Amino acid sequence: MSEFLGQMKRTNYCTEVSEEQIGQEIVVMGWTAKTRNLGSLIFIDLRDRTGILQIKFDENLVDKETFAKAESVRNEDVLAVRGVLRAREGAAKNPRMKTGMVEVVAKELKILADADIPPFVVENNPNASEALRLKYRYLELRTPALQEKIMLRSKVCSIIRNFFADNGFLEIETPFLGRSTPEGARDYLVPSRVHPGEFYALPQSPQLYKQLLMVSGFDKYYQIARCFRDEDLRANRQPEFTQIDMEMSFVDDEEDVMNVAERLIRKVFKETIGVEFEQNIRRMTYKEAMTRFGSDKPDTRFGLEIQDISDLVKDCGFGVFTGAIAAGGSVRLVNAKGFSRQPNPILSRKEIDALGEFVKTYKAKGLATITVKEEGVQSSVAKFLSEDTLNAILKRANAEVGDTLMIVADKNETVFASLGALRLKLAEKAHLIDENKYDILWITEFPQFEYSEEEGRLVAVHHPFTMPKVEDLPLIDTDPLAVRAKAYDLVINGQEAGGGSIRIHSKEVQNKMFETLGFTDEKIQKMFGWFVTALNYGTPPHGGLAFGLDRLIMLLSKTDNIKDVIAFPKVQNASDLMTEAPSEVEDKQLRDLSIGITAKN
RNA sequence: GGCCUGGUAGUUCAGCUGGUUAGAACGCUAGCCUGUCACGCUAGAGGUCGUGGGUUCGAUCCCCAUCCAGGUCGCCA
Repeated sequence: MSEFLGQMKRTNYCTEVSEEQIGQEIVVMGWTAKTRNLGSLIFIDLRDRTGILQIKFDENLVDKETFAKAESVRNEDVLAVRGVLRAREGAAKNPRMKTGMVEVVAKELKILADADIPPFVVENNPNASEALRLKYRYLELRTPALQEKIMLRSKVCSIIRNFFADNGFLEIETPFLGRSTPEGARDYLVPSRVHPGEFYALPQSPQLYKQLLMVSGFDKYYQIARCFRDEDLRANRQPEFTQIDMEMSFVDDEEDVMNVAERLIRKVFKETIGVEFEQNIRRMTYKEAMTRFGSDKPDTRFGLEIQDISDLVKDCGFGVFTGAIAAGGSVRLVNAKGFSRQPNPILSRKEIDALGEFVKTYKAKGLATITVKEEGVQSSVAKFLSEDTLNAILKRANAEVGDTLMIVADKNETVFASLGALRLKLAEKAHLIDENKYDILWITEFPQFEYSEEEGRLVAVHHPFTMPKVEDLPLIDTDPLAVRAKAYDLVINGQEAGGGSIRIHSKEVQNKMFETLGFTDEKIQKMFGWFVTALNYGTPPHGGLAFGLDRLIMLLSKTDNIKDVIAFPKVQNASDLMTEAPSEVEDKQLRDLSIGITAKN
């Protein structure tokens, strides 16, 4: 039965007890983490969000009724305890606990709420599947490991707000209920009751609104903004997520925005986990990142760089290689240095063969390997190559005994995707990544356009309002794929932590962009006429950036799972296992919205 | 939408290419215990083997379908 607090007031958090309080009476409240009943002596570990404090009930020091009540306490019961803080003596000390030198000798106990037996024991790394933990998320959130991450997130938000306020940025909210934009990710739609058959869309990002705020003259804006994308989930992707969104006016040099972003990130890392980044975070062009690491978000904490051998094999006579090159692609390799060193190779033959299947998931047709052994090379492709060619490849790759060269020949996109993924896989297998290291860099000079096979036209890599490099403007007509954008991504440990761009403020350039993307005036009007109209009324040069808050917290707390940093996350099929959302709704609600359900898949 | 992995006590798992009573640990219940902190000791309860169908004398085990969960490719301007 639940008891009421009455006159009891909490005096201390469980772990926030000081030496000076020893001998004094205190009142603590929290959840029962563990009970240990020794007969006429009962220990209860009491937990709140600061940690655990041991409570002692001694049969000789407390009245019978209270002792009996203490005997009835079960895990996760909510308790209020009044007692005297005592120093522990001798062997009773527990140096493994933050509060292991003290304990509370209880005088009074109230069981504020008794708890049902939890479906899993509430402790760090609960022995339960993720599905079960998410169904009872409120219990998992009681674990110190998760509480730490959620509290870290709160701290980061507070640092961000202070930083922006100190730097003259205004926090301005933008709508959740907006207009659907058919480009980009799928929208979450919200039906309108007042306008039957019409829908709002939840924002994929506040992008257009924040640009309008620049048109309005707010000059420096930020927002910690929730964004929604109706796409499939990943270990680091949720359907709703949070961006640290900022935009500033009267800048047209990328460095001006990057500088602000850098100062913010430096402050966040320093004030939360004490990590200080070098004064000048290095820049790497998109082209260099792709060529060396096969990714626009390279993990540069380890080597295994990609090398181009197209020039060495272009006339080698081996059709797989020459064909790929003739079709405009390339032949590149990663030297898995020492992976086949005998007698204890990092990867067995079988494991190396399995990597062939691995690269196929990235559309590569296969993986050619050359292993250098004492007695010579072992290779599936050596017989197609002349000795000179083979030697040239080994030399290019700086191959030594014990190395395995892993080669992909295909169109560049596929070569980079597969080898980029392969080097991450190899690093993981060989434990090449120092988990305590933070590696941060900017990727710059992204291409403005890319060719979409699906649409059969050029599309914007970033979005159609991204400003191209001024010196590349003449290329728009002659070689659009060579046009570089004033766009930049901040990459930390191979994760895209944030990205942004300078936006187009010139009508002429904007029209040129639309023209190049093949947008007719009609289409422009229909898709974002309201936005283009606004740009015509006096738009200052502006640019901005958005960080992924969830991914930042993941980096700070060293987790690979985005669910660890969100209080109530969703699972792979975008449902919430706790509330069982989404759910069917009552017919009346559907009628109000003029919605009829025609079919279910 | 494709591919891969998993689903057996409250929980995490084991279960021999098919056989008589489906096990372990933790948790839970009861009893004993004054220095535990993964307390200890004794006893006990607890199972539609995800669901539906098939093969078989017989299915937790093999096959098919389906549902659920995880990872991943596509997708994420």
